[in-house]
Amino acid sequence: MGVTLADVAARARVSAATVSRVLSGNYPVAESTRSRVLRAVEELEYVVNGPASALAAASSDLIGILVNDMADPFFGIIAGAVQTELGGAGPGGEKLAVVCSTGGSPERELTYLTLLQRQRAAAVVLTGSASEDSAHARALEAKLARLSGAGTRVVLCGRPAVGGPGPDAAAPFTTLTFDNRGGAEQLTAYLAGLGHVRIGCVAGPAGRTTTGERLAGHRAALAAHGIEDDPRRTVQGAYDRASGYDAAVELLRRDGALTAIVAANDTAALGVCAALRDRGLRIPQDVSVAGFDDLPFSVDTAPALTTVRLPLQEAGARAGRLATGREEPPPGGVAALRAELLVRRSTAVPHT
Amino acid sequence: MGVTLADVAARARVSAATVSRVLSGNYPVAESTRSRVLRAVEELEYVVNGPASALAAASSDLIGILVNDMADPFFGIIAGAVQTELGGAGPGGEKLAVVCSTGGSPERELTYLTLLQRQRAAAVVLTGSASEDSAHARALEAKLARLSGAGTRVVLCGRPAVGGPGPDAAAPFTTLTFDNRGGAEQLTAYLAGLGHVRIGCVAGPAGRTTTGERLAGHRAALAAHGIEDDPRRTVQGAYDRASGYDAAVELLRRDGALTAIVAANDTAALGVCAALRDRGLRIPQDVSVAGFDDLPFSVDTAPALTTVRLPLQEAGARAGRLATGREEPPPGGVAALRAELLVRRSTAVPHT
DNA sequence: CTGTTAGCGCATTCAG
DNA sequence: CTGAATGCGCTAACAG
Repeated sequence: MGVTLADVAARARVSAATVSRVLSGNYPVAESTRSRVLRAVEELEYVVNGPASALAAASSDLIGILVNDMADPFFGIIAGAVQTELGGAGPGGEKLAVVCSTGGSPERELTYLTLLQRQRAAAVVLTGSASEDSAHARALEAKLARLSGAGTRVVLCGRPAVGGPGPDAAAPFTTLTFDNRGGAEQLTAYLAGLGHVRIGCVAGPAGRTTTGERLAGHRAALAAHGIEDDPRRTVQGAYDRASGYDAAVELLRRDGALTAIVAANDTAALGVCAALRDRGLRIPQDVSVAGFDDLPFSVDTAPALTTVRLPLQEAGARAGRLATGREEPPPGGVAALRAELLVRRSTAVPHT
Repeated sequence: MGVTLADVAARARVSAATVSRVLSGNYPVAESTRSRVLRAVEELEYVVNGPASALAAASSDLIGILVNDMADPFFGIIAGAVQTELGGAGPGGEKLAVVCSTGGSPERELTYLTLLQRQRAAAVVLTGSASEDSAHARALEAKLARLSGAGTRVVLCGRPAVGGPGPDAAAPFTTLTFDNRGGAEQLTAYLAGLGHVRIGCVAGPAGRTTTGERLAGHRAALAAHGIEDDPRRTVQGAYDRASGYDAAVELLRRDGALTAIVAANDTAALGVCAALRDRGLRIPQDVSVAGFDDLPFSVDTAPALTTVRLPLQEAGARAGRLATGREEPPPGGVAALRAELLVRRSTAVPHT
């Protein structure tokens, strides 16, 4: 079928081993033969057979990236940043990013991990929130341990560290966490400081760590300001516009006197804003609205959205370097990335 | 190192070939031995060695997706749709999507294609606009021909068909095109029909097919309405917010009496809107603004953006089925996907 | 239906 | 510095 190493070797009048050495570049070869080989490669348009070399070398140059939803900018930005770091990799040449959308399903997560294990991926990066189901957490940890044992680098990006061996031992997998809790706390504290008391909350999907963390931050701020945490002021949704819309409608139905709503993320906040507008409520005069993540569009809504910025790009880039071994894991294996409150025009003091 | 086929065979007291047959499922095997093998696989936690099987079978289950920018929702939506179709693939099991961001660079496009060729990818899907440079076009076509010759399916999604053999012969590669020209024409015709004459245009990046097509549609509509195509009313930019902002500023500097601006895409339109607002101009009372693509956020800007909807999701899904051979190529190899004008609130009759 | 026999194309030993 | 030999783990004929 295709041109093989042997063909190149024949044309360059050397052995296949020499061609292999020239191509991998990790072994001394005389300059004269080297250029001869390279010329033969050019002339024959030889392209290495990836599977064959992966088989012989027992390692591939594939890097798996697991995301919830590729079409969601949150993940697009992270995955894009990871991938950008793979290209310029120094030794070992170009890595290829295999992006897998799990749709938030723990089963699919495991399935993809197996697929990547099958490919002998050089590394896997798991992004975004994890399932809180402990059975799945255990299965996931076991799978990751197996991958890790087989030489695959494992990086968790934007999700909590997974089952450490003990309180002060290093985490088993390199982890980059977002300060979801702290960010949510800052945000709600800011609203409370403005004088808001009747604050509605559109929480993220149930059973996910990110949802739990953001909710915990929200509640902590409420408590710190002596505001009762009325469960009717919180409704669960997904990270999309429609969920935000529906949730806002429901929240308003339960308490028409709400003066602020914090959404699970910016996308959901868009839906909240739309619901408010449809009911003739002005933002922020009648109701303040805040998002989370600081996705690119959030500065362009009208009014511009108050939100919590997460360093998505930075996290992805760092995960990429970690995955290629170009950066040392942080001490303890876990690094926390800061969240920053961004006050814009969608929040204001409550009307009286 | 890892558990191999032979280990499973030994445990199940059958030959390696039988295990292989059970696992691929494309060959009759007695139910009793079959279950015995499956149990051994379970007990040993055996995972196929992808590279080895790809080498032996001379084909892999990797599918390459080339995009300009993974973080751009335009591509995220397409890539996500492609990938969704890969999961549920019937025969041949799960395919893995390898997503590659070219950043719009023709060189990187070629590089990634080589990387995918090296992996013996089952298919490659090239999305979005192509370079208009003829040298690159030739190089690309040659590369695609080589891939195709080696058994890799090639699908072009959202870009024009590449170098056909002749006027009425079938296109060499399956192609799904967007009607950029028709969409742009509808849009500008709509504005002209409203009475706009001084229409500014923020064009996309130079040297790309999509830019050329949309510009051609715009000009055709201008001509049809007897409006002079003043080159000073067009400025080139990129598909991002900052470009839209800068372009709008420049457009206004050249002609402060503009009554409408059509942007290269929705993201750029966001920037145009911001620039207008910063100068105290109201949308659409003072200046009408329109985007292109109908990205998810465009319904949530204020005012909601008039734009041209492209069937991104549908295109990606179809490309995915084409890539897995689950759908027959359209007659002639090329299918054109319709563009639909979406009139919302950001456009109105010009002020007098 | 199942076992046996050969490679797939390359990266490594190990000699020279 | 280079060549010859070996095997990575699996699939695909070919027999039985």
